[in-house]
Amino acid sequence: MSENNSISVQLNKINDNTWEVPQGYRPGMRVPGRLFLSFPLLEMLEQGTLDQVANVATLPGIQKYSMAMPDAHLGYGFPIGGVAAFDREEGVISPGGVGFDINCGVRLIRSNLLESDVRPYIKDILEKLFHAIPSGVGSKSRLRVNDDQLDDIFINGSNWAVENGYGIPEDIEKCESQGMMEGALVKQVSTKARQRGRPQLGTLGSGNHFLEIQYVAEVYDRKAADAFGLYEGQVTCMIHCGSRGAGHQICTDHLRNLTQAAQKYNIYLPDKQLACAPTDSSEAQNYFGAMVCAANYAWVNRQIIMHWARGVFQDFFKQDIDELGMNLVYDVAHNVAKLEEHRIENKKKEIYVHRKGATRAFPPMHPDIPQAYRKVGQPVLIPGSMGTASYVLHGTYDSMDISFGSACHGAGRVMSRAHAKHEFRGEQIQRELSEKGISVRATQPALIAEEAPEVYKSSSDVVDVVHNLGIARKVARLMPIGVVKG
DNA sequence: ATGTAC
Repeated sequence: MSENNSISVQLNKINDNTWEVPQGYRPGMRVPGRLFLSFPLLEMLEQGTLDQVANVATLPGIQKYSMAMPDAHLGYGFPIGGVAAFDREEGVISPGGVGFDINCGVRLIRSNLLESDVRPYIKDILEKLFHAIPSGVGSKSRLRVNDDQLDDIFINGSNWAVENGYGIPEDIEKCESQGMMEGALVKQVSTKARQRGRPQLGTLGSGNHFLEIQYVAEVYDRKAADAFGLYEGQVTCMIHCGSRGAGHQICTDHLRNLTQAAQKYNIYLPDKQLACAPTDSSEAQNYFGAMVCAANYAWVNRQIIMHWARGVFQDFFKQDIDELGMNLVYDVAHNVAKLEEHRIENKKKEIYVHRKGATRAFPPMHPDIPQAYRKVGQPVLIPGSMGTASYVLHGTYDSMDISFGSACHGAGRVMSRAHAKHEFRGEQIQRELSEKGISVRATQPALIAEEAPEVYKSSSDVVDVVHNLGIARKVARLMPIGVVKG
């Protein structure tokens, strides 16, 4: 018997895609855990990820169950691919439940171009995008903002971007939270976080972040695709990045405070990385206010990148923005905590939903989704790994009952970066992708090796789990033509 | 993910 078979015997099977971590799995669990996985994906789950789901279940005020999505893997304290909701009065807020890259997220832009318009020129277009949008570790922007502008960005998010010429008012409507969360506390952002953030607006970063030119390969749900403005053969552009050094520094700074706070408020932590504080404490609220600053910064970052990408297409095709039809379909956050109203045991309740590597998937008619999408539900954007399909889904009523209105966020890594670098050569991977009709422009070959398709789970397997569970339903599959990587 | 270690 393989080591991984031991995973399933520790769990109760609820249905083909739901496994319960019993409350007795580990002392101090206040609720059970729930893993949303098919059996083959469950067999790939690390024991450590299961333990993290159980650890999160010990935190005060946790609601219903500690959850892991099908792409879950080991994270800082909380698993990546984790969802945990805490009572507004009796719960906690934890930076580990959000992650270091605050408001890492994805945006999808549609166009009036067809695959055949773009494919012949993809290398040239990628080169221009690569030069227009700085990428890589520590990359610096050509845009510089002063401290007052940075405050404006922290407080007003996407509104700042549009008011300053980076996009159009419609872009704001098509962002989760309209690209701006309320409650920014700029005084809770350290000088160091400001210094790191000031030169990085409009930069892609590194790792699994990317800008990808894709085409719609298949539509599964015509009605929803129509609402989102998507059709087969159409070219789309997907941007995946976050809050760069600013968010990272904000997380680091406040983790220190919350580690002390957990002791001060006598919160039992099975793992120090679960540092947290009661929701109404100054420590928790200060973190939350700083987290909002980083979230708003990330929306501005993606907005500026989109603006520059639009510029490249305008220059290249000699068309204006209306002719090109490069409209924002949607922008989702997948690393953030939000105060939301949910129905629990038939009562409306305010809870802090922590989604870390998980996407909000709100249902039709929800007031927090754009008017244009009210009949079909929120667009849920699931990027694949480099060279594999990405998916567009829509949110459902069931997601509100099953997962606090949440779904998965991506493919999920199965091999460490170090191992991948040892196993693969960047040039070789690049050649293989090229043979499949996918061009890659990256800062260095080693990065391509670290992000090889083989080091991730299959995005289609992961998406099938959320689709079959009904927490989000498939609308369209997008295939890459060209990728810009940091 | 990340000025890839304080």
